[in-house]
Amino acid sequence: MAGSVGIKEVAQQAGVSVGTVSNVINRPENVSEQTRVRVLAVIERLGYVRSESARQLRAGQSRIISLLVLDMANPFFVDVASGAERAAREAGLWVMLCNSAQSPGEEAGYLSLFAEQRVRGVLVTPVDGSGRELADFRRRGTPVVFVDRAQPSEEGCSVSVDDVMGGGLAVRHLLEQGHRDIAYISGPMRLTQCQDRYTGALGMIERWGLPRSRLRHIETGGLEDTAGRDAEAGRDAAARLLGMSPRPTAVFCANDLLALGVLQVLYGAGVSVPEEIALVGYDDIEFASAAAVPLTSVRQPAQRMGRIAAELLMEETGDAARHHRHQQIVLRPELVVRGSSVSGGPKERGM
Amino acid sequence: MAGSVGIKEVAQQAGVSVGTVSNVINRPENVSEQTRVRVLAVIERLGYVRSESARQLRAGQSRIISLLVLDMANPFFVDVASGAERAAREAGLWVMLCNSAQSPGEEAGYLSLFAEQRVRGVLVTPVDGSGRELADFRRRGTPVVFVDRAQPSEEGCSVSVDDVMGGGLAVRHLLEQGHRDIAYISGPMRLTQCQDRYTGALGMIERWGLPRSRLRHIETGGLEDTAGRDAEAGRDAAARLLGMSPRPTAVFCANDLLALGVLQVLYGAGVSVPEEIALVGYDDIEFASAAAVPLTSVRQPAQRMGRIAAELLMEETGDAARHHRHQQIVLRPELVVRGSSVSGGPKERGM
DNA sequence: GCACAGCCGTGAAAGGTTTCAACCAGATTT
DNA sequence: AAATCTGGTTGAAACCTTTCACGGCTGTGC
Repeated sequence: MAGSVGIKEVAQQAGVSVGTVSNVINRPENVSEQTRVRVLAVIERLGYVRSESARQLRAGQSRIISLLVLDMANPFFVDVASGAERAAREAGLWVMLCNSAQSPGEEAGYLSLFAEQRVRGVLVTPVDGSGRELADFRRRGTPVVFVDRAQPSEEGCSVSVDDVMGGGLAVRHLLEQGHRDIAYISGPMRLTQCQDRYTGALGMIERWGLPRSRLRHIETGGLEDTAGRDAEAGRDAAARLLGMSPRPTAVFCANDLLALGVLQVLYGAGVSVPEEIALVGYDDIEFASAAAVPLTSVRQPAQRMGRIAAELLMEETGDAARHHRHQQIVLRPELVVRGSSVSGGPKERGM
Repeated sequence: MAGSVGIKEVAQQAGVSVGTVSNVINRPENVSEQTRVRVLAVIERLGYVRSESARQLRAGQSRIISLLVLDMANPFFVDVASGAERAAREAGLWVMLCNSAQSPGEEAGYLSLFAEQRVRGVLVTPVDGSGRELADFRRRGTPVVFVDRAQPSEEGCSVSVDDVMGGGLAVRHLLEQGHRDIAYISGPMRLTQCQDRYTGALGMIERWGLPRSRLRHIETGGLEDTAGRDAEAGRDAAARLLGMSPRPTAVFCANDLLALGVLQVLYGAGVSVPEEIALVGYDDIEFASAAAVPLTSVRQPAQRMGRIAAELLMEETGDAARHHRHQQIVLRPELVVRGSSVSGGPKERGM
């Protein structure tokens, strides 16, 4: 293709063998100064760039780890990605970032791309089961680490944040503020995150000796293209919320994007927050604190999660892989209280 | 590595030649039903996955196009990416998304990774000159399309939004509201975007017959790690803004993240927006309309830009490449007026 | 003067896929 | 009966790099 120059041509022009050129590139210390300089000059002159595919073919694996997230439009995942990327770069690996947009189809497509690429390892926030493909990776010896999702023991590593606890934190806070009629707004319940946060919320309701009916659930459109449009889904949900009677006095959203959407609609409808409706989000993305009413939110250590995930993955691929033991790391979320849930609440700014 | 099965083993087990297996995969219509079924069964049983690297080595180029953006933490670029990705996927190509984080070093690193990968083409929002590496790509026959950055004619395609016009729109609006002392807050001026928006802003000031001094410039930290922390940079800038005397009555920010940061500080300091200070942002990211005071912003057609860029790139690589003519497409930005710049302003909600 | 070590460099093999000319058997045409 | 065609399959070449056992040479120690 387009007269691309290979190692062979470099060797020829420099008057050495291909092996030597390879040594110049990969083990310069094994080549005499003189030869090295000459070869490097030819490389420069010809604009030679080594072919990663040939290299990889020989090596059997690539220097890329892939990261497949649920929703790139959500700053939370961007943070996760940046954490993972930093860790990978420190180890000389590259990160290929992809977005499944919560679609099992996209997810499957990307996973098979990764398989064909023979990536070094896979970091993934699985959409749902998708166990099939992932098991195939493991069978082939490619480690898979779950991010933001606990992994059933034995199978592999995972880093997640305790979503049940997070749901509990949010609802406990609302209960403490005196609310007894709470709505939970989330994406589709097939997502473990949505499920677990609900479980935690419900658990807290029961711990307070209240009937389950005190927590009402609004699930946003089950459509495939929900992802990335979370704020819009939040607006829809808010419309449904306003139509409820009696109207809940507090809302807990499964992520900040939803919460911001809700906030927008409430703001537009003249419903005051937190006086008439208190609002709690999840993720504590940077925008949460800049919202119309600064948003109370459950903070997740996103970057840290990404970093740890990458580190676990690299540990599993590295030389020390032999005595690697799978770990399921569960981090603790933290409630950040702001104005959206407490009247005249703290002016505290996040971050 | 890990006993990975190749086409050879499949061929052997199915009792056919490797050529036939390849045909089963790539030209199934040329293989008899019977053979095909048998081969597919073996593939399934062995868990064979074809090696992209070997494939690519043979083909000379990959099925991946790369997209290198300035700042993944900015939703604007996430939109650009999603537009590009959609277009690429429709054409059967994959997008490798990377983040230069406005660092020339990172940019160079990624570009050489792309070169080694022999990507099909490069979409890039260049940090600064970086002409060297990009010229090398072209020399090797790999098309390079600039995104969100006009390209000097002849060299290649580009899609951008008229930043000079955008800067003008923002400032004209503020002038029309009666403001005569405006601050422009931006990232480092080596970024063309920041530069051009400033030019447009200044041009408008002059068109109104006002002295240039009516536009004061605050440039945020020249530090390398500015990227991704734009909202924070906005907070810093706002602090400096509050220290100015006389204090400007209006602020135009080079992106919404900066504007949101500014807004946060103003809000915290009890400065009312837009009464005491009017605020205009740039990009019209989704969060702009959900801010404490809905943000007036210059909207850029981000997704469309991404899509067009990918389409231009594919046109340049495709079969029709022979009669391809480089194009510099310049889209028009659009001002979206919200409450942050007009007292009792429109309640309009974005999107 | 010989044995040996160390340094540089070589040449060939291996890695998995795609492509393409050639081939084969059987069917159809002349 | 010979020639032509056709659908199906084959075998080998080419893609580019890395690795590794080995060879030639120089210098050192005995």
